[in-house]
Amino acid sequence: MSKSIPANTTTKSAYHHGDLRAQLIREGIRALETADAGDLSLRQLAQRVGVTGSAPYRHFPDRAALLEAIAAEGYRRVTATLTPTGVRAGEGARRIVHFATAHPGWWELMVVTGGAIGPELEEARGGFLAELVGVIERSDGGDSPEECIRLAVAVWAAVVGMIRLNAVGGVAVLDATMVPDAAALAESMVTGRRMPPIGAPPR
Amino acid sequence: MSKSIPANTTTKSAYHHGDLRAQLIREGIRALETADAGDLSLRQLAQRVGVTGSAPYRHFPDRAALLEAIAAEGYRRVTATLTPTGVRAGEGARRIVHFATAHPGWWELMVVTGGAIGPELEEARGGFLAELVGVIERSDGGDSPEECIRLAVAVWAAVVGMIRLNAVGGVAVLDATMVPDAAALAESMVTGRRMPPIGAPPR
DNA sequence: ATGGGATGTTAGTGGTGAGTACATTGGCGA
DNA sequence: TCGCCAATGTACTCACCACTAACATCCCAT
Repeated sequence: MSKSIPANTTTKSAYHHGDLRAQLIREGIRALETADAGDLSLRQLAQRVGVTGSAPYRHFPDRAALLEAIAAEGYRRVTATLTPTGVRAGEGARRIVHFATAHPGWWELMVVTGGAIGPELEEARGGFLAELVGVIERSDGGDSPEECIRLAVAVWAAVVGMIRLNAVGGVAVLDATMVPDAAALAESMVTGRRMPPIGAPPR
Repeated sequence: MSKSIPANTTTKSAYHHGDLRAQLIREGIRALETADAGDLSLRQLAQRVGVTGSAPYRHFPDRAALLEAIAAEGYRRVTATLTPTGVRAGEGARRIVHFATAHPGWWELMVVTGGAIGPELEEARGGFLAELVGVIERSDGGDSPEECIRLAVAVWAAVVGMIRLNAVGGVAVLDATMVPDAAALAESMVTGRRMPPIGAPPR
């Protein structure tokens, strides 16, 4: 919702004077379900949407801009899952993990090392971190603001790492139970308790 | 040193009947200092080494194989930094972080999501994890073997995430002091204490 | 010394993609 | 109704790159 994607996604008139921009983003997200961000090309997406390879340049200065828009949209969506006030550290981490595992390619794109980033992505990312800080603050009253920020970044990092390791093939030890553990890890970081043993509390 | 790279790196006779394979790996590592793994091409590397673009195929079946070899070498090197018996959790994490920040591209390549991986990389990666588990075991006697493995993976993940977030641009909060914190975080995970406050113990 | 296998080179194929200049279309305001 | 202008299409240009095939060279073992 909000204004992230200009509403008319599927229906609407058509392509000629339509919402190519939004369509491209949508198609990009879809492509990321099966492909890797590095393999995404404007031409391909354009073709998938039913448009020639040069059309996207009316909406994005270059390939990087499209990728940024997609990443920003991702941050907005994850952030939205954190806004309910009942969400605290463990649950927050769980939701992020859920998003990341549901959309691996998309998530990867969001945390890819990139040099300079545009204002849209910067804002979306900042909003995400801010929301996460809020979650931490709600979780444990006794922390100073700086401490909360620090914890938020640590939780974020832990999630990023878990997801990443899980995606990396060949780590036999890292089975399906490891990823939910990210939530437990996050919780323990905030509450100061040690990571709970393997048969972690169901929720 | 070990036998990871066959010794004769720079000196030795020359290229014709030399150690092209090792040279390519070395040059690849060097290229990763400034470039991204995705941008690495066999042609480029070959040219840098002073050889035509088709020569590498005598040593690597394809591009992926070269990347794997480079990644494996990376794991061997990091592993080597963990072997001294005095190294415990905090220091171990610190050394990994040190390697990762000193060679960002290389490190990225090592933790890139890749489908099937070859035996060399699998072994190197396995060796790394095993060594890390050893470090954990040395750090806190009271843990069961499974618990140690779990902790090792968690530490590994935390480091991966910290490095990654640090590399991602635009996270204003994440300044230089954040990365060393990975070590503190690792330590706290193992010892069960909470992350130390911001002005962390210098070392 | 010599023949063969490993190592490199020359040439070439086929494919992909980013980005651009210019023509074209069609909706919408005057 | 007409003409403007934004949104697409057409048609290129350039630059890369992975990989292959066939030929050349060098070194080592017999």
